[in-house]
Amino acid sequence: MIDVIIVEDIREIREGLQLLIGSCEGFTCTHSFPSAELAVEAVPSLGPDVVLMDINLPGMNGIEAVRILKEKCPATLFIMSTVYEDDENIFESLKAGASGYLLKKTAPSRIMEAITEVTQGGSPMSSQIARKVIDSFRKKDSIDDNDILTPKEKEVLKALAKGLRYKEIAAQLDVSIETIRSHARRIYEKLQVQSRTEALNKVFGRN
Amino acid sequence: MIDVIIVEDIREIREGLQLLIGSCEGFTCTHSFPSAELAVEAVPSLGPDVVLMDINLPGMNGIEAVRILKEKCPATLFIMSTVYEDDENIFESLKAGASGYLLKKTAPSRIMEAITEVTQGGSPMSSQIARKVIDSFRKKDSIDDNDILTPKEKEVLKALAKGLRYKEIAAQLDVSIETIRSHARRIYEKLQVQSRTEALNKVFGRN
DNA sequence: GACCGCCTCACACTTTTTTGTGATTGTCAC
DNA sequence: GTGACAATCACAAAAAAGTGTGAGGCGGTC
Repeated sequence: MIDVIIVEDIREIREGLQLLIGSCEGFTCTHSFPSAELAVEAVPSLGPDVVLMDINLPGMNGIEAVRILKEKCPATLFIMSTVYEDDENIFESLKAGASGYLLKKTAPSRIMEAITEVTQGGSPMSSQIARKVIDSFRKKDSIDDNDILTPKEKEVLKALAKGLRYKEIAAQLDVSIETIRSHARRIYEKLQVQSRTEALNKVFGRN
Repeated sequence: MIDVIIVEDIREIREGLQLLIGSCEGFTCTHSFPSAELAVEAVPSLGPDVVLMDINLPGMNGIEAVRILKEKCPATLFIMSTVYEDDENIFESLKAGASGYLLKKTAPSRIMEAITEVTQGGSPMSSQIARKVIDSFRKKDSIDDNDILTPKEKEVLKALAKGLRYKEIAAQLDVSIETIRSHARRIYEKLQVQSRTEALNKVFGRN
């Protein structure tokens, strides 16, 4: 029996999901909460198998709630349920400890499938969201799709990213150290930053 | 019309796939190769939409082939097709530029689905594989799982990661700039690096 | 109590980075 | 052929980072 808890502020959706899950064989949904605060308070003592968590909640958001709850209940699996499809929310959710990421528009049958999957060691998410995740995985090339930097500047920036010193970069590219200085200066100007680390945070979107 | 190329050393599988894809409406599969070397040679001039790439090939493996081909054909999408389910092969493939990862046991209908998905901006992979990806994701951004640094050092390192200057960090933590220097020094010693960027590459495993 | 690790601070010195202000060459578009 | 811009180099100065050495206080453990 898989015990599911729902955190969702819109009553219709919350009760709809609860009804859906409760009516499926092998699943129970005895509790649901309309806010992150209430969930954070109650969930640890309930120790459910799965929590379906909305992101946009009044007060504390769902991501923060997952961060707190995953800490207290490492065994519980969290699936985000949201309308947001942006990188920021996806990555933050996953970093916070979510194992799945569903969009609100997901069909009920797929939701049940996702709950099953997550308990079997899977990570249910749409193919599109998976792409975002794996793209971030390979963000070495994110320098290349920057269109304000020239090829040479990108080359220098990659070297800067490796932590090389100006003199080392100059040797590698077989130019004067003054040239590297110039490139670095232009790069910083274009990116509107004033240090190597800031520039890297900017292009790698890491922050 | 989606043009697919197959790289697979086992003739039965290769021809089977070619037949399967060729028989589906909206897809063509005019070329296939039994080795990575042949594919690396020929694919750039063919510029297919999708390449279905085996990993275990005689000679050069499929991951290396993807690394080379993705460089030359950024628009082409690569889907790995393999029996390997280990983290190493998955991560290396994705880092090399693959957009999807299928197991050999995948049903033919799912393979066609995957090819469609990948051209629509998705990343077809099993739920289990997605989990492995997001699990590794979580380890990334956490300086916290580093057990050789003290809490204060981690705090300083996080500030260093933001690109803050020593004086700014000192102000933020309300200590002397000399203290920040000391912390930075200890951090570099422990991580065995000699610059901020190197330290960040080390903890974020970016290299 | 002695020892040790963590956090704190200080001074001095070297190296590197960042910034300011140039200048030359070559290429490409208009 | 002029203007815009990329790439190259130069000199100089200010700011910041990195390194060596030392030291005091504080909370734990043995």
